Amino acid sequence: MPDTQSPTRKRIIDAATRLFYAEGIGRVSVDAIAEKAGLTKRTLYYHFKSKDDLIAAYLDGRDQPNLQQIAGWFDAAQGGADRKVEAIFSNLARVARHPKWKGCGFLRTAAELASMPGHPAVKVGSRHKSNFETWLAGELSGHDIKEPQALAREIVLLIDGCFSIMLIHRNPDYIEAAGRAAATLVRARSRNND
Amino acid sequence: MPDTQSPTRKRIIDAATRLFYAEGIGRVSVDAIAEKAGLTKRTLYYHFKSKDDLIAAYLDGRDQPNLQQIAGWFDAAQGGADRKVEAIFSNLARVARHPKWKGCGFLRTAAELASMPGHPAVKVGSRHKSNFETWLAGELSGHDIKEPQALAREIVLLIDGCFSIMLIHRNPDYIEAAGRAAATLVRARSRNND
DNA sequence: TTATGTATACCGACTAGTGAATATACACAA
DNA sequence: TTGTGTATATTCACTAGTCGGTATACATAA
Repeated sequence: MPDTQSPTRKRIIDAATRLFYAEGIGRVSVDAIAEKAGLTKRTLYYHFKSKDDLIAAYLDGRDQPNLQQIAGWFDAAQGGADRKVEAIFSNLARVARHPKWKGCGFLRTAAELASMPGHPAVKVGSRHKSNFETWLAGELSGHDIKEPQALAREIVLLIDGCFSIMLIHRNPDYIEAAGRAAATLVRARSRNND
Repeated sequence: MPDTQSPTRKRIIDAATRLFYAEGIGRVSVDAIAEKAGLTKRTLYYHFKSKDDLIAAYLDGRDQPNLQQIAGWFDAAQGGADRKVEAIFSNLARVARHPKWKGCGFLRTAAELASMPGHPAVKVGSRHKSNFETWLAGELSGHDIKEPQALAREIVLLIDGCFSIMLIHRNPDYIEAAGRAAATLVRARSRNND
């Protein structure tokens, strides 16, 4: 049984992460990942039992980094909950301008695997999105919001709407619009707005 | 030059539509489409110069049907703008329960083609989404809304957020939540709510 | 000896796209 | 009416390459 902490395994996931995110899981071959990682395909298959497993490992490795990036933006923003939520969107608009930005890897993978709803990678994505929603609800509950869980879900919908529509229009104006909508929803549920 | 109105061409697009939507563009081979259409691959390549062209034709054929389905839901709903908008979401939740439902073909195609932003199919998708946003803004402007275009964009973001997140969680509750959020945004911009 | 890790070489199935031939239909001239 | 030319539409057989995955062998270390 291969060592799940091995540096070789990590090298493979790093290579897979860069290629899968840049090109999409269907357009990247196992050969290409092995070459990028500087080893042979047979070695890759020693550490992962299938490409599907590797896809799930790729997303699993993005769970915490992605979550903590957004948490960092939220924490750093000044002001009330509406301003902190809006900061998520303005930072998103900033990074989305980078030419290498290709949307949300979790959503893109789920879109590619739409015909395989039980795929392990989709489950990893589902867990990640739930983690994020739960984290956001927790943050909002400290800001005098009436129904923090319902609000968190609405904001998540706007964030994922941004990710998707940006891949079609490539126009960051949509992210700004989503940020304003999110702020409106926050204020609609703020206690001091009664 | 092939006839762009030919019934054979239509048969090919019909077959492509069913397969591409069910499996995703990357998982469907040109051979499979030809077989489904009941002709040979060489004939398919007489009518379309490449698979990429066929993908664009598939989405182009979905523009009006998709738009008119949602317009039908909107028109049939009773009540003010908030109720009509909410009707879009409740109908969406209904059809999303069907086992063959696989999200929005435009968004899924854009996700698969994220590494090729100038792909003709992405342009067709962009035009479709703009058409929808424009139609919705027009409808809203007849309902005493302050900034119908800005509101239409916010609702579009919620709709596309539903499409995406549904592929991850497969839980229609998210669509209901989006509907309530949309209704909140509508009321926030209604003149009679000042 | 046994477990872990890596390499070369290969498999059968599938991929998008093409070359060459042919079937069909209609126009026009003898 | 018959023969010929031409554009459209279709088929069979094929190319050159890629796909995920594996059989076999070898090295190193406990």
